[in-house]
Amino acid sequence: MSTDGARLDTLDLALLRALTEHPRAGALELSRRLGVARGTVQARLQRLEDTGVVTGYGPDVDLTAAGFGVQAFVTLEIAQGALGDLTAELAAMPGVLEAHATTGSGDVLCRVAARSHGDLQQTLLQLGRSASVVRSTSVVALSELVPLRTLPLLTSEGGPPARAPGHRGG
Amino acid sequence: MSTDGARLDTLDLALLRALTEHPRAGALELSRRLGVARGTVQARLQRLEDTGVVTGYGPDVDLTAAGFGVQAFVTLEIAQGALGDLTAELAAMPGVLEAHATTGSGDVLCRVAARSHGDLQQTLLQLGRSASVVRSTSVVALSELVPLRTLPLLTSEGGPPARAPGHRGG
DNA sequence: CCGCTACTGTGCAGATCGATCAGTTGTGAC
DNA sequence: GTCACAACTGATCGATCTGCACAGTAGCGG
Repeated sequence: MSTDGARLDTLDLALLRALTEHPRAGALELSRRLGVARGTVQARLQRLEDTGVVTGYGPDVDLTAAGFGVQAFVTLEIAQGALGDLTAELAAMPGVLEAHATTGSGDVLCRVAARSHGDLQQTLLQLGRSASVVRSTSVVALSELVPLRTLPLLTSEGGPPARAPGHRGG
Repeated sequence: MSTDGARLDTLDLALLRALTEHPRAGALELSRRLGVARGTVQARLQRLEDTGVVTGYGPDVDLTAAGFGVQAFVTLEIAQGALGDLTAELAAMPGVLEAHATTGSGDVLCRVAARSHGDLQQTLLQLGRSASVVRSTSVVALSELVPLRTLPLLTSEGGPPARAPGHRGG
């Protein structure tokens, strides 16, 4: 297996962390916070975006606060060769937050959100009516134990030390 | 059920959409894009953050690009009353991206990521070793059918028309 | 030893930010 | 009908940040 992932060194990780904690901070503030030059922050950030590690900075919407307090995880068993059709169907349904093809005989796991249990059932029924779906099982999310996060994983390995420090001040 | 969610009108939705498509845009550029005054954008954005609808602007990290190309969904059946302990354990494991308590007799659904199948198995084994876990089932994600998104859901209802337009220029 | 790359610190012109003000308009209360 | 209120507009101000360029320093490999 080739290492397709761009290796993130300590500075990259620190940059991501700082950016997570202060999302609206500009390059100058980040550079101050990290103790490096502004140009370095800009270059690193540019590289992270170029390599596809950082795909965006979209606003994180709290669906509960927005009025969509009901979420569910649905496992779909789909008909042979219907993956393409189903993908299009899922993408067209606003209530479907995300969907993944998984191991198992044609299984798809998707996450669904709705404003109420009634609305959720509507979406679930619509899913079940699909010609591509053979069987479906759903569980309702009751509480969020661990909110979505990626930094702990990235940090866990303690990346390689930063590059040549170069001109060390003075 | 009370409508705890802050109602988002057309302008709020347009703002979120513009912000999603141009995440690094400042208030001025957003105002130009939406055709409203800069102060309005700032006020709306402030309100969205105050009401908790927008919780942050953290950088979206593509785990595959970062070298963590293996993801799995794990269903844990847990022992009675062990939810608290398990939550702490899950939070302490970097490989656990998120976790939700779900319907079913003490079930928890969590998403796990790893650098390779071997690493994934390590995490899975660690989960199984937990005293709080009675049984565990895991499916590996093969491909992402629908990437995570929230805007379609928010937009689907076509929020109420914007507020009093006020001074209409001229 | 030399070339390459990465980082540092600085400077400048232009753009943006945050705060504030008066003016206009729709809404709901009285 | 009239009034106060809330929301949006358009504008200004100083302070700050951005994008870009430059020369200098330090580690790495040939």
